[in-house]
Amino acid sequence: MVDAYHHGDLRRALVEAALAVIDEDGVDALTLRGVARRAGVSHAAPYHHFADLADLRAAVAAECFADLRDRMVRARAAGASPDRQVRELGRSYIDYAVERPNRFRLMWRPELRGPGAPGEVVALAGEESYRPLLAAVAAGQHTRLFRAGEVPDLALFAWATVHGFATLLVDGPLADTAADPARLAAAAENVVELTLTGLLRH
Amino acid sequence: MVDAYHHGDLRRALVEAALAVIDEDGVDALTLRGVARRAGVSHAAPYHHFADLADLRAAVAAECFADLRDRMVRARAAGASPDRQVRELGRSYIDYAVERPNRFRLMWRPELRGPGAPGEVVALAGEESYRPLLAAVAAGQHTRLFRAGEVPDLALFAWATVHGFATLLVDGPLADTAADPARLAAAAENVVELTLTGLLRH
DNA sequence: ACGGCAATGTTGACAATGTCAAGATACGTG
DNA sequence: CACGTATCTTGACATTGTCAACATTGCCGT
Repeated sequence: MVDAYHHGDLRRALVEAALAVIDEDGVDALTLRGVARRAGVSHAAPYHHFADLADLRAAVAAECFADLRDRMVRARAAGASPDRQVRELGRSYIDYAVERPNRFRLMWRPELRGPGAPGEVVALAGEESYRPLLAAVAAGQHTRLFRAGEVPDLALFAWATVHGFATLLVDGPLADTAADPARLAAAAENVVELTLTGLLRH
Repeated sequence: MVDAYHHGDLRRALVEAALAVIDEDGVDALTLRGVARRAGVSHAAPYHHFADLADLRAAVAAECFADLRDRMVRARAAGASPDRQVRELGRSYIDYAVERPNRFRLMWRPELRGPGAPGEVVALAGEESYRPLLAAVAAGQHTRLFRAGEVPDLALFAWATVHGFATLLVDGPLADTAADPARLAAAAENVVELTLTGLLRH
């Protein structure tokens, strides 16, 4: 597994090298030649596994979305009632963004969602990450715990709030909040609770 | 003013060329040499006005934030009561993102907020865009229209929601929603109203 | 077993870019 | 009017994405 390059699964090795580069130095540091170098192959070898740089990025993003989806599924499972599920989902989403800011950034790069085929894979992976939230909101509405209205509308509101907060933590002016675990927890709590206020029936 | 290059204000011409490139082809299409070409100067001329590509990006972003701030100020002025102000602010923010998606993307690029000096300019410009929302929330709380709590917490919640929604419209899976004015208006309305639910006293 | 094909890697080349160093030019200030 | 400084140009270099041509190698059917 250590030297799976020359013959083993180069594609896998390249994706993993890419993840390492992204985690260490950010999305913009990701380079086809650099990844090839890390994997110990020639600079053009990646072209046998990825159409171009954008394609590699998309593959990595799909990987990340799969990870996020797993977390979302587990988060929902960890919540007894729909409102707790939403809380868990929100917290987990924020945790992911703060833990892996560079991956989170990559996942929302606009290039990923252009017309190209790889973009569609990413879009699908993204949808799957969204499903648990949709389910939790639907359940909450079924119990008459959440307000009436279209499920997608309510879920979108919740997603937008948490996503926006995560974005501000990662890319925006809340970077120092994100760096302080105590403040981060407090701010996240605040946002999640206010979000629930929007969902709950009063 | 048409050919203010060779002598006039090259810096200005470069920023404007950069805005044009970004609007037309996206942030990643922005290139120092390309901008120089557009402005009709040699490829190294920009270095007398910007330290490097990141610096040019930061200058453009600062310009965009100034524009956003103006819109936010006007939006707040257009709202009679605090809740209407929040509505106007939210709508305007979303409008800006949808109208000028590429500028909006640039403004939240993480590179802008690194340690460098230009980043600080951007951060300051961003804060000014935030001020009207803070003021509206404070006013709403003063009138006892909005719920009790820390003003920054409430404002952050509102910002996060609207910002997240805008991000999903621009970079995420809501791109087709953004393309249809009717659906966009409905979705924006939904998000803004739910946000207000989180702010209002019940 | 074996000959050949398709997948996988490698080398070499090209254009574009960011960036720097040296030289040219022009503008304002003494 | 001379001079220094800000501004611009030219030339060069390393890095990168990408393609084409060539090498290798494992697998397939015969």
